[in-house]
Amino acid sequence: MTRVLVIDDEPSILRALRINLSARQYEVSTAADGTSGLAAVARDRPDVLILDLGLPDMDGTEVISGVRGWTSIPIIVLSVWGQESMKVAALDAGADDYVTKPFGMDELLARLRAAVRRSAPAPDEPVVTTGHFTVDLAAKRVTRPDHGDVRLTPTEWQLLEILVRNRGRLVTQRQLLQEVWGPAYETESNYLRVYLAQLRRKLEPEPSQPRYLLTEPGMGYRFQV
Amino acid sequence: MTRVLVIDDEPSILRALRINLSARQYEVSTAADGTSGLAAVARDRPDVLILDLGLPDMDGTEVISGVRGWTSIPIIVLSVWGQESMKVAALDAGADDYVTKPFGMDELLARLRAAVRRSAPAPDEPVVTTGHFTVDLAAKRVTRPDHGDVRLTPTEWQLLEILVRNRGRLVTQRQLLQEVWGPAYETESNYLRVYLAQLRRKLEPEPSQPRYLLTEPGMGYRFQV
DNA sequence: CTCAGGCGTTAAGGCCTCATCAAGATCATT
DNA sequence: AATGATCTTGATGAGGCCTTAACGCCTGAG
Repeated sequence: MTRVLVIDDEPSILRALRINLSARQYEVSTAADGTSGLAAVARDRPDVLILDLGLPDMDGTEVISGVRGWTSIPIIVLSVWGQESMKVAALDAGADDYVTKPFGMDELLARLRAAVRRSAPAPDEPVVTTGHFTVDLAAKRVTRPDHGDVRLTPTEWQLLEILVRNRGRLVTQRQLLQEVWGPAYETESNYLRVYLAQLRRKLEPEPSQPRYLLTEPGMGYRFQV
Repeated sequence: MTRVLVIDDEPSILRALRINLSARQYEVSTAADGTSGLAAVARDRPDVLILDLGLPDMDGTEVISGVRGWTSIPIIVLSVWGQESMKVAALDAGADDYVTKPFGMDELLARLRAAVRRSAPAPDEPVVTTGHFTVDLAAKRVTRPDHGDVRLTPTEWQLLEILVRNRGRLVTQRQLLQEVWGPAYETESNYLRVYLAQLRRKLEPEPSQPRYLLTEPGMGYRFQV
């Protein structure tokens, strides 16, 4: 769940944002001035910061600088219309985006999504390790401690990748055939047998008694961790 | 120098942006419709894209999708005031920022700076050394202890740079072709073979048995450290 | 006990991809 | 306009991958 910290001194805005963001599955925390806001950033480590420039105790750019000193989380700035120079100063201080009050909730939400999307390109766990080999999905590489790198053909790799991405889960033959060979090969379960045998020969300590690439008779295959 | 591509059909805006951006040391190129705009992105490889949503030939979100299909350069969108829904659609299609016309040049410049700053990747280790040569990414320079500096052509360097930045990881043929030659050359794997052979001849101790620039048949290439 | 169906294993042939070379086309520089 | 470097394109041979088929094993049903 994405965590959002809102720093604003107007209770009505805090309330509106809390309601709207919570309804969209964001986890919302709030602060009413710059000092407690900076403390909240350090304490809660939110994923996004929404910051009103018109705070009672500090200048908005100071807050931005304070945050930018040690983290690069996205900052979306709010301010009243017409303060062109503040807007520029905020962006140059390190803010990521800017919304003018009064603002439409749709626009704020869209900018929020864009900010989160930009900041979080980190996908899921790209390295899976078993007792006998390691699969690095990002590097497309399989390593065996005893034999060094393992060379896989494209088809072998595609198959392994699907199984590893669904590790622990059963993957049906249909799904494997469709994703590797295409929808026209749904019934060619022969291919699976051939390639699973090859993968086991390259990866399993005892290919005839697989510990990781398991067959679920009549159903499909499962990568066991 | 930062290269900016402006896609807009209003000559007055093109002119204003060209003057203002050039004065700030940006390198400006322009296009007047979506079709030539997409072509210009592929050809010129700008660092930032400024896109007007009201183009004569295509919907703005189509242009964004076309660009986002193969690169993640920052996109700043321009549109007239009040089109809340288009604004949201553009951001969701993958735009990075949004400016409402008429806009102040200071604001646009600030957003431009913010976009460029965000997109600049972490300047990590710019020098990579292997047992037989050294690649200095910042200085764009390759040195061989036995032969001194190695002269690389621009294309050779681009290719090597991508592989070195992804050292250890497999880079697919598609990605290499897209990033060096553009999205229209996705299938010209011939180019890769020719240029990889040239790089090996210049860098590898035994070009016929590469130790660093490895081929992963059917998948792509890998720079091994 | 027999049989059928699913699975594992192996091997051989066709086809695709890769490496290499070379020549034509294009670009940059003078 | 000329020259040299660079990029593009095509051809060729070699090697590896994909496909396909055959056979034996196992399990469960009749």
